[in-house]
Amino acid sequence: MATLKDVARLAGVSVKTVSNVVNGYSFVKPDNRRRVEEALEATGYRPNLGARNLRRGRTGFIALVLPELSIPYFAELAGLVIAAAQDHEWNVLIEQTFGTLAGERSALASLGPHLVDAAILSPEALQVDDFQLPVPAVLLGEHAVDVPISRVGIDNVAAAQAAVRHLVSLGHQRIAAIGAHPHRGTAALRLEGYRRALAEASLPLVDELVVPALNYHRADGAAAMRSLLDLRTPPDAVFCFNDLLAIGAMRAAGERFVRVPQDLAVVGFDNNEESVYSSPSLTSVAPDKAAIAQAAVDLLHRRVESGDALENVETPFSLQVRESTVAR
Amino acid sequence: MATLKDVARLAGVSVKTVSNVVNGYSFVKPDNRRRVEEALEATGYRPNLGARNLRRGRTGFIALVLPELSIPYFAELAGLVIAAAQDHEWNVLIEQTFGTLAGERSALASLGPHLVDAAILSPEALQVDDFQLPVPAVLLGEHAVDVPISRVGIDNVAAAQAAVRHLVSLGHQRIAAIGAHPHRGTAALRLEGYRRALAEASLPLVDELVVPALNYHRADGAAAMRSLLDLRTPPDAVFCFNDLLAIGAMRAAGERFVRVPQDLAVVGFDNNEESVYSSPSLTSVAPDKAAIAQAAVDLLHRRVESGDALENVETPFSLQVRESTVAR
DNA sequence: CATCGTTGTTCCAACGTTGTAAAGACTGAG
DNA sequence: CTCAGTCTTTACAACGTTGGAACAACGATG
Repeated sequence: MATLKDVARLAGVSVKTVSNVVNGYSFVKPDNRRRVEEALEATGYRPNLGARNLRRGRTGFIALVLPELSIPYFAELAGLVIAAAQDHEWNVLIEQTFGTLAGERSALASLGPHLVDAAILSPEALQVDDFQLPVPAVLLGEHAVDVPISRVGIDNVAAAQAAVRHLVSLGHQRIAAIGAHPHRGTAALRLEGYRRALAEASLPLVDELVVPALNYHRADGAAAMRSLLDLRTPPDAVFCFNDLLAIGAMRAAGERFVRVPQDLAVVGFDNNEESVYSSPSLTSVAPDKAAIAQAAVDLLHRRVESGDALENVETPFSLQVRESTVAR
Repeated sequence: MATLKDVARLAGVSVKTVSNVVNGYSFVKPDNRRRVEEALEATGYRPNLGARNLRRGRTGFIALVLPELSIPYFAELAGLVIAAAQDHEWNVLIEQTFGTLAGERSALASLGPHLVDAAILSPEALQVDDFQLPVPAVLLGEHAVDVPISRVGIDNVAAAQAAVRHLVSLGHQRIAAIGAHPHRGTAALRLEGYRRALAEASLPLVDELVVPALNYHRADGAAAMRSLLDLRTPPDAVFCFNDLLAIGAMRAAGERFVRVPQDLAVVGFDNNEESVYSSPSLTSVAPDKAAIAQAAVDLLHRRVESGDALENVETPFSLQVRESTVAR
């Protein structure tokens, strides 16, 4: 692998002049510039990022800490973050926490200024004390706890409210919610949106229709749906806090010969690609994932470059209405 | 951020002694060791990986080059590769190519010994000339072209054959295949498995039943299925070269009121989690993804450590029979 | 022609780490 | 009490890069 020294020797100039050319710096005589460029070409020089970053005090990496890549939402988001990071010449390091406190703590511990310049976090279990981060960070989703860190995400209350309003507007009366969770900020907000939508329609909030889900996997949605169908009076509609729960719920409904959407309307959240092709296709709240990824990366870049203050960026969402919801 | 120097000063020893303690090296007096360890603890020292790797001539990273994280198969695989890489203290850098030649070339160009120690590649369009890699690499899937690089993957011919045999054993006679592709080695092998299974059952190979797919997304599967259903005599079963195609195919069948599995049996390939919860759930060839990830990382580690020769690792697969296939 | 400012180049040091070689401390044998 | 041998620590250099100071060359100015 060619180094600056090799290029310099070949071009007959000093190492620093080559460095200057490489970095587009200052004043270099056209003649020298040409010779250096030829030498660069000839040697196929590529800067050693480790050395450069050691010198510059940067690493060229950002961390993306998320529960699990096998969850479609995070996989899609990761892809978008990688793409957005390229604009700032950042490489992305992905850490999986599997949604556990231990996993999140160990991911955070491995972070540090020597490894990454900044971090994007999607925590699910972290406590206040954990947020002593050694690098600038931005939270995706919600502050589970009140902590001074930048955040990017949608208005979860409004989004959930929109989803449930949609069900209300179709004439549903007994609307269940799947995905309540004791420690997740996001869950609390979506539940609040659900509450508000019911309240404004003067529908009662029925405890037995609010079902918790510990993980947000398909299996959890199926289990929750089964428990709802076991009720004396099952719901006529269900709002799931993510698409995987909804997919699981639809599956469980199918197994009990409950037809979606005729007997049961289903709304999801995240708008996974999977939900467009499920049978029936799934009505879902669609956060603008590209906007989230872009905003998070840009925000961190500003923080690192100019030490900007904390920010709270709200990204848009929409409701994608599909086959899983029809009027009664 | 504390450096070796800080720790050394605090412990009252030289930098090198601290380095020796950190690396578990040679002989250090118990007394000094203790003092150093206390100082390490007190300062919260973490090695600067950039500097260490600069010195060691390693980077501590491997690249994972794949088409797209939003494809569930690759997302799952990426998660497993990250987990496997941790065992060797490797961080994983993910590059997306979006299945284009340009994307793959640019990903490869960005690779280099200064950035990564090794690379795991899932190419779809690369040509022979492109495989002048500057670091040890392993191919997942197939050699699209004949090229001297290690490979990890399943026996695609046998796997496809098993899938189609399953359809044959259920009494299907007109079995279509979706996913033929002019440049993908994997597609050619799965097609060969399809051919062999038909041949051994003395079923004719009908050209119009072999449908190409340019990408392997759900939309391509749906489009291919529509063209099959437009045939004068549509198939009674279809073997899709991945699960996304199968999901799309089932969706298209549903839209035409063709019932799966009664009117049409469907088999997929990859065994995505999505396929367990689709309605109907999808019979699918299940490669052992964890084994693939582990084998790929281990192989690279051996290559880097001891310069081992090329290898060709075959990982196991199984056929997961679900609702999408029943006897005629 | 001395001075000055501008432009262009080089030298040196430093980022934090570790391999090498050499120096220092200690042990036991003669 | 010396010497060899072993154990332990240290100084130094180097990995490839870049910021800053120093230096050189140049034309323009007084």
